[in-house]
Amino acid sequence: MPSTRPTRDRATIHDVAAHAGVSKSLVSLVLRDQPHVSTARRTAVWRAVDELGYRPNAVARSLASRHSRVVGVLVLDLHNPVFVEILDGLSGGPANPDVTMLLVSAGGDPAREHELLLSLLDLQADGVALVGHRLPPATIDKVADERPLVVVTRRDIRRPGVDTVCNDDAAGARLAVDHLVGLGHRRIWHLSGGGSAVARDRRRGYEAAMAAHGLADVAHVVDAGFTDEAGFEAAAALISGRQPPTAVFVANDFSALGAMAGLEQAGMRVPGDISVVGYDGMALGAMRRIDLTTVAQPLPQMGRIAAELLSSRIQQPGRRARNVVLQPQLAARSSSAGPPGSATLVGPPGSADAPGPDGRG
Amino acid sequence: MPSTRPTRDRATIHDVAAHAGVSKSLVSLVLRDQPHVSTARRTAVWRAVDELGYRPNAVARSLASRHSRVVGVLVLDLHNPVFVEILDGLSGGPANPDVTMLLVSAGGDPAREHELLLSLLDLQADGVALVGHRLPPATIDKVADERPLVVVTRRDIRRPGVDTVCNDDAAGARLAVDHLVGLGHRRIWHLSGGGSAVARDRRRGYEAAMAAHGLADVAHVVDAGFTDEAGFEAAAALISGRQPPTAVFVANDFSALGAMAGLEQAGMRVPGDISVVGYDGMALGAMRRIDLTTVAQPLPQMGRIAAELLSSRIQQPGRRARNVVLQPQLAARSSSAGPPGSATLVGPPGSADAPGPDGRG
DNA sequence: CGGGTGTTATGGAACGCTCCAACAGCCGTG
DNA sequence: CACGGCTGTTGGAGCGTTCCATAACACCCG
Repeated sequence: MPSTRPTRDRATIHDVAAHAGVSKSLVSLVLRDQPHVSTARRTAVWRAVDELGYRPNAVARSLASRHSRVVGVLVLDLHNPVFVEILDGLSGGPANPDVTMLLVSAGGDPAREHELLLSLLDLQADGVALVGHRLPPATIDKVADERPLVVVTRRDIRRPGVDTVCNDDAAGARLAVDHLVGLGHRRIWHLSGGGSAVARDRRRGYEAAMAAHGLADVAHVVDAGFTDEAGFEAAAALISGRQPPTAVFVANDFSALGAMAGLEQAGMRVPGDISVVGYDGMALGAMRRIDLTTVAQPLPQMGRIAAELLSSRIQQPGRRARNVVLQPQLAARSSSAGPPGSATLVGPPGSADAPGPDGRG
Repeated sequence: MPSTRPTRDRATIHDVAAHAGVSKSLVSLVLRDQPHVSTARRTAVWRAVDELGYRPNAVARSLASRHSRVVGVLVLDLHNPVFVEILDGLSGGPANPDVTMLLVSAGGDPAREHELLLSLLDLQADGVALVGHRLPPATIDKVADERPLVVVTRRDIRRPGVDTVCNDDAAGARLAVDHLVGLGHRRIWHLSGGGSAVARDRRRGYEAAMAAHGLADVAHVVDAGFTDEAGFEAAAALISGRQPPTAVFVANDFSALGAMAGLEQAGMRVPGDISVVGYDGMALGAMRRIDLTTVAQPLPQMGRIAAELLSSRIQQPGRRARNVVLQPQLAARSSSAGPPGSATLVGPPGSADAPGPDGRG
């Protein structure tokens, strides 16, 4: 609690009213651009506003009007560029220009995540977007019961009041496996993303795809996680066995980055000794130095759709939930090639480099 | 504006009071953990709170108490990992556990930056932190006049009411040039960061260091910017001339990443044909695949100090401004080596890999 | 026993806005 | 000319809290 009062006090609507010689109600009408105000008064009020440097107190406005023109965004991990690219779409769009996006990030701590979500509600945010998260469905329900809510990324949430945007993880995993099989690989392993819903979907997609190719017996999953460190550490498990894989499908790009680092640290060459395919399509992966083959999601588009869903639900809280599922796309780059000893050491001609839609290069 | 009222109404302090059979004032006392309340009533109130699932309305609380327990953070660009690492320090610390950090990001648009800053004030944030920004000093002054303000990154801001945290850019630039000269380079160019204050300091530091080594005549500055794209595009200018440099000191890591990509795209090898040194010490640069020599700032520490300065100024708004300047440190990695044709193709033994303090590896 | 001192509890006035009911004018119309 | 229907303006009652002044009560002391 401040021991002293903050430096200078702002002008209030009363000051403006007095200065313009009108009632505070009239000032309020002008500020909110309401009709039935004479031009003379209108200009007088605006002049007073300018002269006093008046800015409305958003807190008081929010309390009185019962909406805040603020939407809260809870984001799992700002270190992962994927989430940042989703945020681009969320806030960049021309969707409501006069609502402010407030970001909070828990930095991976689930308890803090829950707490921050509640404080977003306490602050009377008009709506909340969850960008990558691990909250239990019960929490999701409770929040959605009270405020418009959109969930980006998680496909398992299907509830009456909750809109969702995500990609088809199973189909994406299938793309990755198809790509590697097409290059001639058979011993294709999976570095999983852990226990989250998304990780589970990708893992199951991998298993299904392997089975579809008659490779169920060589399928193998190594537990990792969605961070670069997790990928780095899991790399060791890829090369320690007697029958190491010739390719690995990693649960996400960020962790694939770590895995590549770990593999190269251990003396393996990518893709010479082992191919790596990621998932997400983060812009960073397209960098020459990295050039990671990946299953690209249309990240900014997902953000944009989320923003639209949210503002539409703020307009009409009662409407039926929409669940948007987008199709991912394979972006073949140089981290994947034929298995060691095979003829094809570069990607097949058919698989052009397809960056994610709206990708930043 | 919502056409319908949000789904369910929250319990208010009145409801709690009625449910517990006490006055709302008493409930307020209990919630704020004030003394002079009997244990019996205290437990009764807490029970009512639990049973009704009551949570105080932060907006009403803020209006009445004249402080919000919220601090706003304006961050220049979430794509640049440097800022995210500063944020880690800002919010991760154990500094006031019950204040919420609200992030806003302008995504590089200066007009939006200004607007978002104002809305942070409108929302009655108790304090504001600026993490990388390009606001004119006049704006800084106006904000600081009204609310506690701390500026991270910019050194040119020295004003009575404004605390700052930054590193010594001139010294850092000197470290970079010394390192390259030590490796045997003479034709060392600089990819500048544009017109910002930080960019200017680094550029001048470069020029001074070159002059100190008697290399003023071969010093050359190419205008780029602080983004990866800017670095990528500027790479062309490095190799188009008749006397291309053997080393380049890039204004920041993010742009150095782009420059490396551009150079390699044009067929140059790093460090074989040209050495690259960045500035910032972002964790990503330590990745094997990238392994960028850089001038490392203690990023999370800077964030932590900023948080402390801010909360201290919220306690006592009148106190004298503090300007903390931290010393950067060279992290020599494999993007720099001796010039083409020289004997030393690896870094000199003295320059051990020194990651930024608190670095994530 | 009167009058401090201290603890516990309460009503009500803010906080800075929005929004509704009310009203004064003014017009046209039956 | 009474009347309804517009336009333009205002006071005041909220919104859900905090916080101050005050009161009721117990207790101790001279």
